[in-house]
Amino acid sequence: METLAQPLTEIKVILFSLQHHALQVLVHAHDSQSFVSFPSRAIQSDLSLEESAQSCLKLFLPAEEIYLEQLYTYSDSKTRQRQHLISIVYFALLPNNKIDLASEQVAWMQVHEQRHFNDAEKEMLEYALRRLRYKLEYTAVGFELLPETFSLTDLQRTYEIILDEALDKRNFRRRILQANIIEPTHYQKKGEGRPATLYQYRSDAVAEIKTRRLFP
Amino acid sequence: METLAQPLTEIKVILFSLQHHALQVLVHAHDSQSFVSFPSRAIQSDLSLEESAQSCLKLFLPAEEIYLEQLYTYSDSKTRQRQHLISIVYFALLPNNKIDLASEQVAWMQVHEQRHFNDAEKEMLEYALRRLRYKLEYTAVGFELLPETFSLTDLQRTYEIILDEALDKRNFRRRILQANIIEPTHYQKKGEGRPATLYQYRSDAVAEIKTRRLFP
DNA sequence: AGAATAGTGTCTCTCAGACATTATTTG
DNA sequence: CAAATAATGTCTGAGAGACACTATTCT
Repeated sequence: METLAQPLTEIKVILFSLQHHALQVLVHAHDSQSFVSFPSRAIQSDLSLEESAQSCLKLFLPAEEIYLEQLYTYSDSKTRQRQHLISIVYFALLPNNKIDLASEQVAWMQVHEQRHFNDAEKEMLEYALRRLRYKLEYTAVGFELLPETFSLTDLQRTYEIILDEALDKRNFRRRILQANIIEPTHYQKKGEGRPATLYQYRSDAVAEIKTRRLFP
Repeated sequence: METLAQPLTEIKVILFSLQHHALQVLVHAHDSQSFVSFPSRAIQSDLSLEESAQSCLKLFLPAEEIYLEQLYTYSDSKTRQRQHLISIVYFALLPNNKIDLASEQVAWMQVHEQRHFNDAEKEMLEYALRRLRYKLEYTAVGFELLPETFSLTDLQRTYEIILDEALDKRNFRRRILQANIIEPTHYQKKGEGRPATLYQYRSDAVAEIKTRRLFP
């Protein structure tokens, strides 16, 4: 392949979901190869970057609109062997109840199974995880991994899985309710034990949490 | 101009400095045109993105190594008239004492004078300013705008200019010293009034500040 | 001596974090 | 009624934020 003056530019998406009490990531399997990668697609000139990222996922998922956020732009400049490749990477979250896949080319994989990624993708995944944890701690992004209504216990489990630590039930509830970002619905989740009130994200909520600044 | 399949990809740098008690940004003046833009440069395949950004600044500044951080990647896809352009934007900070320019093509401009930018660049600048304020509040990035040694008053002025609010002297000092990111030197700043102890950034400092998490 | 700037300590009030019991439902 | 899960309140300690005076140097 000839080296062109301009680099090749692709969009890549790292899509997370929660399943089986673990954080999962969507991977693209390559025929007859042992490694996997994140879904990616050449840039489309008639779409915005975010639209390109959405369309990249639509190839594999029935879901309509997916929560997306630009993560970082990587370049593989140093590898002189190949065409210079620039990857604009997005980070995405999929609700629990929309995890069915529309293609055999992709699959869910636990984030801890990193052996199948190459080093560049491992780095991207690490960074995406850091961003996810960070966003989760300081904003209300956790809802994006749950269905429209959810119990406070569901929400707490989500945070516990991603942050990988146990949280105190009373403190968790106090703070998430004080933050005023969710509101109770009139629905209840039934099952074993006492039914739980289902909550929903307040559409008018200001999701950013006031944190402690270094300077007043 | 023909529309190519692949977009054109450039690096753009928004460089800030402090001068005359105001935040300044480096702009590139275009001959016989009334608008200005941020320095930019086509991607170089043999350099990493950050190296490209550094080289983009070296055209105009004698300074060696400049503090840089990737800001965001923008695309102008919707404008069908022109070649599709992708801009990988970096955000940079220059110490006070290195603001001399090596080229007539560029100049410092107060960040509030936004009338000379086009809408896309205005948006980038807004975002860069938000990032700068954010970083300043939660990390120790403020030092990057000052010489290697500085007085606590210098530092406080820096924060006040960028955050655009007055800070309490005692609280500021207490917290910056507790954060353990700077240390006193044996030098003093002389001038009118009592001489000030000069401080320097601790090279081994962990610059990230522990903030108040939404969840424990 | 006066002008200019550097440097310092305390109190209050809010909120993070630790912690155990009662309430409601199902089988 | 036993098992399962939901829901709830209090106390303590740390730190944010408000606030005013003394110290050192220069002219």
